[in-house]
Amino acid sequence: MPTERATLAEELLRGAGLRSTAPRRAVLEVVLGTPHASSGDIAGQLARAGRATSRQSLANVLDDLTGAGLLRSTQPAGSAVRYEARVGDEHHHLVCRGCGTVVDVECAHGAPPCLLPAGDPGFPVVERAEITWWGRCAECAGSPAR
Amino acid sequence: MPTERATLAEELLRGAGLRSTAPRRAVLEVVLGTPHASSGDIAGQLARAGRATSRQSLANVLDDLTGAGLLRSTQPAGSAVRYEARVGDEHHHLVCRGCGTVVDVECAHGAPPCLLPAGDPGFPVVERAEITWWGRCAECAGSPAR
DNA sequence: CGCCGTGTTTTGACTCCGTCAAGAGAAGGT
DNA sequence: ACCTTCTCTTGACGGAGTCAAAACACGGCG
Repeated sequence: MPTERATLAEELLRGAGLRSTAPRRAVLEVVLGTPHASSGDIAGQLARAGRATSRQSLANVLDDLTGAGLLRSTQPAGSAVRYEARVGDEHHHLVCRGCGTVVDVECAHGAPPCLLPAGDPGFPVVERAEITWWGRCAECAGSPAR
Repeated sequence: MPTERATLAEELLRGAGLRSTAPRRAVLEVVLGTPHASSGDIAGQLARAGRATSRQSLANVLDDLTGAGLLRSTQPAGSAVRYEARVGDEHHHLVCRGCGTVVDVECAHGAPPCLLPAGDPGFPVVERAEITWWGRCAECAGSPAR
């Protein structure tokens, strides 16, 4: 299965017009396998797999992949930026206040901005709505607040 | 007007059961006058007014005021935490991608979570929905992206 | 086949924001 | 007036992101 993901990563990169380099493939494979990973999570996985990269490279790669539309980023309040490879739709996120786990939530509308502000927004351009729900996952439903 | 805001701050603090101290009044006055200010913004204003406080004190005060329900915090992706004194409703925010300006958007529903995830959320508890719209303010409607 | 230019990665230093820990100081009750 | 408790300050630290510049690798061209 690493092979499957490896060739998938390769194809995705070429399809986006990016050079298929080792760090890019490695990062993309990690995000494909671990949605909502932070840059720290990714660095950890890469290091454990013997494919460590510098912080700066990781940042470059994540920027490149995001810019090319292969990744999407999201940043729940209080958290580092998280990356996911699910880019084909306008889904949203539900975050656990206890452990920080993020799960995807289908968007009821589909097309951005997917929801319009009530009343006059005050800005001439409104491109996108981002909805974050906060709650508690099954494991954290017992008390301790964050 | 500083006087008005000063006595208002005093009343708010006492009403919330907090001691009315100089740093708390000062911070509250700044946030009353500058909604969506970051801790850095607040520190700057305090310093310019000759009422500088340490970073730690500022953090303490902001935590206390937020915990007492006098302030609400929000953190648009890529920004520092921002504070506002509008705590009576469940409004949302519209953020300019160019300059970071934040404006309030009325909530069409009113009561939290104000919007429910479509389909099975996956968590047993969903307390709150937070909606952030991204766009461009009048001044930034000309090109440069962020 | 080998050179060269562009795109990619690495290194190292730095900033910003937030937090931990512990001591100094002020407020209010008895 | 004293003492307990809350509040504020100081100083050190860590995580996450960024800037700048040097090293490297790929791929086209001569």
